[in-house]
Amino acid sequence: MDKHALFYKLVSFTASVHHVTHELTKNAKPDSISQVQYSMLEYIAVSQPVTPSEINQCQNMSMPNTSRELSKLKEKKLIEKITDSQDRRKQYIRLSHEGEAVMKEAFETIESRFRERVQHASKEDLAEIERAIDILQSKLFYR
Amino acid sequence: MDKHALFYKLVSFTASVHHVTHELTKNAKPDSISQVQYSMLEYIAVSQPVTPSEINQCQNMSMPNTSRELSKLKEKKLIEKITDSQDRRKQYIRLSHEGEAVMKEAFETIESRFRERVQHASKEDLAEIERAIDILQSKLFYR
DNA sequence: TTATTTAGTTATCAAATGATAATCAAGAGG
DNA sequence: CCTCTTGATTATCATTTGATAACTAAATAA
Repeated sequence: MDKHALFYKLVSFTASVHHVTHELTKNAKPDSISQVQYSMLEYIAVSQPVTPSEINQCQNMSMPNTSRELSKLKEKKLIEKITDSQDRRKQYIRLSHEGEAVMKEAFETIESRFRERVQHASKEDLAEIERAIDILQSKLFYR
Repeated sequence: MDKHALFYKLVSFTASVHHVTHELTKNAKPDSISQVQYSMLEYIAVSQPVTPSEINQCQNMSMPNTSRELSKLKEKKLIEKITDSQDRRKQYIRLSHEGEAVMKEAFETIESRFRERVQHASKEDLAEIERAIDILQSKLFYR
């Protein structure tokens, strides 16, 4: 298979990933937060503490919009901002207890749907899946 | 690795896929069409002819919004609507010549970025990537 | 023929998102 | 001290997106 054919396979694959991600995550977040806010929370959850700059880099959004959405998340008491004691321009963002709870619940919903999806997979299948993810993550979807 | 750990690996993986997809596709579409419109065009491009119902199923959008965005795409002369001769409620959507040209250019941009991304991959790496995609598509990201 | 269902449209609305300019405050370098 | 840069905020705006209700037209079932 040449690179051109592989590229088309990739296009179809990424469409599937997006589609299935949507299936797994739909309605997993509380209605009170928007999609973008949820993505930010997910990023914060796995990378905390993070700075607003890191969030806008990683989530491809502008600083003003990042700042606005973080304010909303803070109003909803889902995150906390801590000013860096060394460089007081910097802020560290963490989930609040409530934020942790919200994300825990969301992840549990998503995980249970994931388990349904792989319920018929054998131990060997799972090992293969894991290996495949490692390969793609390191050789194609590296950041 | 148990399913729980695999799930966390999946979360990180899908985030990478989204991120890299964004890298590959950013600015590939003309400014004159929105993100949603581009997604529709991409789906139409690979699946044509499609009906509006199929689009809204696949793209997770409502019929009214699908209809509205299709109208805009038609105004921009990127698609054509053909009424089914059997069942005149049905419409078949295809790319126009201009639509084909737009998508060809977009795909070329994206493909060239893809090639940059895998430029250091050996023949064996590429074969591994292909195999990994097949595994994930069939065992995890099936629709 | 008369419902009923299906496929799609139109109109309208609120909310989310993205972009820009102007601003502030803290650090860094001269 | 003064300037420049960095990290973040505020304000404002246009556009996109998502949701809903009301509707048309064609097919199907009763």
